[in-house]
Amino acid sequence: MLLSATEENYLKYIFQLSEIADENIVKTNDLAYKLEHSAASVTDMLKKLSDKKLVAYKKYYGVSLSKNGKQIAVQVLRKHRLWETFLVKNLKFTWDKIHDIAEQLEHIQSDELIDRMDEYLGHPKFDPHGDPIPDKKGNFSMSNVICLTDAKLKKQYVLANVNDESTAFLKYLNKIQISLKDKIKVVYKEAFDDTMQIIINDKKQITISNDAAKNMFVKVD
Amino acid sequence: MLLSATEENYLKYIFQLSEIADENIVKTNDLAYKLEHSAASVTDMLKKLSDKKLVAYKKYYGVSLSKNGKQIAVQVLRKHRLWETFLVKNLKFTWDKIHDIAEQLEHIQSDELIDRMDEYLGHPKFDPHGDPIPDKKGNFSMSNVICLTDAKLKKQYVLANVNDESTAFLKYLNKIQISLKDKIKVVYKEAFDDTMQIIINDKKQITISNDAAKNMFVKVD
DNA sequence: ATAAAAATTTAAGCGAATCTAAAAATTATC
DNA sequence: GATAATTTTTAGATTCGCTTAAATTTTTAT
Ligand SMILES: [Mn+2]
Ligand SMILES: [Mn+2]
Ligand SMILES: [Mn+2]
Ligand SMILES: [Mn+2]
Repeated sequence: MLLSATEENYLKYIFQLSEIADENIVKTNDLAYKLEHSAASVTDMLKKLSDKKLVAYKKYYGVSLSKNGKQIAVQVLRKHRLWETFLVKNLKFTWDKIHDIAEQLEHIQSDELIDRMDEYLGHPKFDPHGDPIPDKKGNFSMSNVICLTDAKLKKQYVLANVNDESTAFLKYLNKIQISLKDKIKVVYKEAFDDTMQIIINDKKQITISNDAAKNMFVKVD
Repeated sequence: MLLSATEENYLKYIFQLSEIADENIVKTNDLAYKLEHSAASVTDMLKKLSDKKLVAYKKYYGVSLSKNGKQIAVQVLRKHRLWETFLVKNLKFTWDKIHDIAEQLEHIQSDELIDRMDEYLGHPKFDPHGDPIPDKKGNFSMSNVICLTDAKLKKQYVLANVNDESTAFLKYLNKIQISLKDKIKVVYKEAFDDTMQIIINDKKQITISNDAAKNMFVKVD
């Protein structure tokens, strides 16, 4: 069954929202917000995806992916992340410029293309933002990262993943010179607004907002 | 102005048909045949492209590209042929499997992507089918090839270009072991049905139909 | 020059993917 | 538990890209 780019995107975002939702149930409005569509449009599409057995949808309650729907969603993520890896590793794009292009490339229909790309890249396990790349079968490692907001004081971590791929956020990280795998130690957290003082690579000390920290995920060094 | 994939395809096919047409005027039915759409659909789209000043369209007469329309068409061809080159050179696809994938990839919207791809490939001048690749400005060399059907007897040529990128035709060439740059000499042409006896690389002699020869373009060795 | 054939356009309509506004169901508040 | 607020669905419309059938224009043949 061939799906439109629109349908693939719905499945992808349902998957992503379901991972942070209670019992994997995604609400209409949350999807609408993510997709930047009206709630009415979302309701329409959920009916359609339900007819195709890609989701389980219950009126006024929420939606979750079927086994088949989840598999498709994961394959779209695989394509997205492999393309992002190619753009950075081979075409020398910076990590803040790749997401929007990958949003287009992830819908190219060709199993052989993505298998050869995976091979060409040497079966990478993580994309340039630290997100895990599912393999051909859809398996991927859930990395044990924690949000920087939950990091212990004075403990050495490394930046493992960013949760916001917008050019604006990544350019900010570029500006303050933080990249994936850089060491991070939290030296102080302001009780009033959760602003943090962090030390990067044992050298530079800077202050970052809670909004920034929320999008940064670290693991112990 | 951002165009849909559909609009880009219309411009591309108008360009390709205009190159073999009287005074670059393309007829509605020829476009319909190429696009595998009804003539009525084509008429609709031509009005739309005319409103956008991408074509000059005169009812019952025909259509031709505006300067702007032609520029866009050539850039789509550039993308198509660069992607095909990447698929063969880097991902090791065979030349009979790439056209359909490039039909999708040619509509990815990102100037930076295609510029970097061009650079990555080393600014290739021809694609895997021997078609010229336009540069960033839209310039490309019109290679001086002739159709194999017009080749002189006993004269040495090399295969420079194929005019049919269908898997069926290219698989046939694979089977009879003819590739781009192979030497070809026509030893005999049957008057009845224009069937040809050709010698490949001074070795193998085979018989090919006029239909096959029509899609093969050669230049003097 | 007329009539037949072919090419092209117009008309009407459909499915996909979106929207806004109104209605209905659920959830929160008093 | 009634009422207000919020969420979600339904209803009705629009745009895009396509279709078939009918009408019109152009071309070809007699
Ligand atoms: Mn991304
Ligand atoms: Mn990513
Ligand atoms: Mn091609
Ligand atoms: Mn080609």
